[in-house]
Amino acid sequence: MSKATIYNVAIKAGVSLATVSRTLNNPEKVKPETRDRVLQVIKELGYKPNAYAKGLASRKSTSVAIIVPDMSRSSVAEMVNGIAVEAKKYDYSLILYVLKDKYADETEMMQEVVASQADGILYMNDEINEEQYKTLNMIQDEYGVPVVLANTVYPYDSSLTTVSIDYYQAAYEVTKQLIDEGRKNIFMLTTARKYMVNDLKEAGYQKAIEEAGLEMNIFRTSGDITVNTIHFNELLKENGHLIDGVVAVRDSIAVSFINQAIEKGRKIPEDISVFGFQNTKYASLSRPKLSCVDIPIIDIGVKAMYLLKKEIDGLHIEEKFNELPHNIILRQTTK
Amino acid sequence: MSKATIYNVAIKAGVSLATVSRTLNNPEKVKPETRDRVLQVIKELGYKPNAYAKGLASRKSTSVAIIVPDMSRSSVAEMVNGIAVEAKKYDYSLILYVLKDKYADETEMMQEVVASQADGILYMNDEINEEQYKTLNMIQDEYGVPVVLANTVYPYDSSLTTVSIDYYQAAYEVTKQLIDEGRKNIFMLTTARKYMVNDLKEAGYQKAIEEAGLEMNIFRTSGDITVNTIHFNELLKENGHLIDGVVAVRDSIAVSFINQAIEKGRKIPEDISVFGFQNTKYASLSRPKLSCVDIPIIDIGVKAMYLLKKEIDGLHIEEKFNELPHNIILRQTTK
DNA sequence: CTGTTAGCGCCTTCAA
DNA sequence: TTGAAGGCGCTAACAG
Repeated sequence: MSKATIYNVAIKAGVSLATVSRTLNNPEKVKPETRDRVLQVIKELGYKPNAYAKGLASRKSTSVAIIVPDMSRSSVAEMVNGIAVEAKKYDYSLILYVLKDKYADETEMMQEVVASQADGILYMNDEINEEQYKTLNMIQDEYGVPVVLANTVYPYDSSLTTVSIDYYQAAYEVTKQLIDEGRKNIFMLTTARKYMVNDLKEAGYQKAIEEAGLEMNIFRTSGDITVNTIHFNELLKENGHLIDGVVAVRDSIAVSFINQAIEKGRKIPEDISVFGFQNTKYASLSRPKLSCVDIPIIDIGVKAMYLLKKEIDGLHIEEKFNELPHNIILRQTTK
Repeated sequence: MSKATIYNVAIKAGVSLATVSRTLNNPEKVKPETRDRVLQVIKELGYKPNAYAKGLASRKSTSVAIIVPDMSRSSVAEMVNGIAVEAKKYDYSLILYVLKDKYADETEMMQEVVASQADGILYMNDEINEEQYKTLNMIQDEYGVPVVLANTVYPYDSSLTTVSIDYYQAAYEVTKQLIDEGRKNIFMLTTARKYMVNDLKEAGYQKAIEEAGLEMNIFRTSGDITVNTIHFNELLKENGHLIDGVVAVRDSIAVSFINQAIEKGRKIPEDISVFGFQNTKYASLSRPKLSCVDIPIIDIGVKAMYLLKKEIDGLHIEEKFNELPHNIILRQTTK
């Protein structure tokens, strides 16, 4: 049962290969009877068009490249789930690129993506910088391959379609909430300054803090649990008596902090109120259960793929910058 | 700067396109000087061979299909990370298929995979059944596309190369450990009976229990936290006073159980010892910290991809069934 | 509505 | 060591 080609089908159905091609791609252009006959033969032979020949001839691949930083982050994984669901609707296949310490030169990787003939690119990388943004822009303009940023924002430019939530506003809201609880020493637990999205959260936090005339406290640590555990221990030793509110840029960071705080005898939320970001399983599995910003990450994936498909089809996209609504989930780490 | 073709390179370098093709695929067959010249032009033009044309002409795609059940499970995501790292070494691209409630007919999806011209298939699906296994076998035999099962085992047949750990033995070991602690009423918390891997864990649990002359208690629930929380509540209400040991098939299930047990006033590990499976972030973030079986999931991904590459290259694989070593991690939920 | 005919960009004998 | 030429399987005008 070696693979049947369009040629085999044509012969067996007594038509030319053009007709076979048509019944597959423009069925309305072929007479119903012949169409049915061809379809019948296709079924008998188990014929599936060779994706490569098709892509070469049509200069379209019905595949999109999806570029992510690291699968193990649950926000990334969930988003990919959403993308996959939507891509399936259009019969698009997904070519996956995982950035994680593998591509010294990201520009080169982009070239690879272009060579892969993907019809479009879904880019998710919260470490995006100017060079990468420019490269993406270049690919879109020069090569005509549409790019959509998913859960990734680059605040200094807005020529690329992006789907995200309003992280600035979300951070502002939760910080405000802590202030309204009467918290005076609110810390933001964040990562090294290279994650754009986290910069946005910091800005939102800052706005709320300044409005209330409080003092800003930005504490940078790692996403790695063993590392941030040590950092939090030190932080709590030095400032343990001061901190009464925390906004963490990720759920897992929030939970890790809570664990250390409790170990140091602090009561959550009596002594310290804590907010996380994302609403992952960590949030519901932690004790006390974590209050957090709920990010519709699957929807972000779905919408990003949806918009990419529109761009691939040459349709006009009304809004370059798409913000999905977020939710504040109050559980047990806040009052 | 539209895409450069091999033809452009040939002209600019003053050679034929055959020579360009050779310097890329069989560099040793071209004189160093011309090779360098060609390479130089390639660089200048930013030329990347069109993957589709290449695939069509060579009947190889340098891409592998990777089939997974659901990205949001952290074991799956981690494994994909491992696969990506290894695939990068061979310059293979990854075509991702997510099964999650999307393919009514999996056989049809396999056809899609074949049509995609993937050189090989990495299959991960712990719900694998006879039909799926047969389809995979057929694809490997009829179409000559190698298949490797990653972290999924099908105990009733062994014609497909598989990479996993010895789940049976691991479950046996942790159950034994609980028995050695003096536990008498050890429950296994597992899922609906469709996950092969979990069947293996049950068997290992059973062996240890029977050896010790104890009573088996298999409790089936869902992986969904809100669902299993309810189940665990009922379980603890009915048997709360009996249970003194637990082996859960996933970390998240273990943590969810622990949370409910503590809420019911049970002390962990004094009253109940608990083991999880996988060693995910959930295990280190939970309080008390979860003891569990550490599964080298990234290595499984790496090795699966490694073996697949060997098969693609037509190399002989000594061992069809590859078991990587696991570890028992003792933390705070066991004595 | 259907068939003929060029390619799509690259690899790979076969000669030179 | 190199070039010429014929496909790989399919799409897309262009005729008919």
